[in-house]
Amino acid sequence: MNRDDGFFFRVYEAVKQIPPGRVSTYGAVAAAIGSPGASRMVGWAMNKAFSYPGFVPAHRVVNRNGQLTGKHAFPNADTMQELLESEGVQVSNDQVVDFHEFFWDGFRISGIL
DNA sequence: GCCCTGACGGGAT
DNA sequence: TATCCCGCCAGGG
Repeated sequence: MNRDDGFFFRVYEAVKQIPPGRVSTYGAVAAAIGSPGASRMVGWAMNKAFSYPGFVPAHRVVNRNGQLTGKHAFPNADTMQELLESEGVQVSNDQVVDFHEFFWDGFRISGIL
């Protein structure tokens, strides 16, 4: 697992560090893996995350406004919201309630870069 | 091999 | 404060 294992792999490793009940953003993940600004790619990686072996909590990644912009990539349009609520994150109108309080940015670059 | 697009974000206007 | 614009990197036509 080094910087040559692929951009996607690094994204998954970072996302898997997000603890249950907390959420992060595409930009934060991108910055965590050493590619600030590549937030778009992070989203693309999440879309492909379901075909990746292992569990990747893609539902814990939302955009900077706390909106569930990637809900359409899930089995059902409400799956993402239900997963978040089941972890204690309140969602209203496709948006995380009190996003700034649930936001998590404690990525450990250790083992990724 | 070129062009377009995509779960975004930040700086400029 | 609200919009617009451009860069980020990979994949598909």
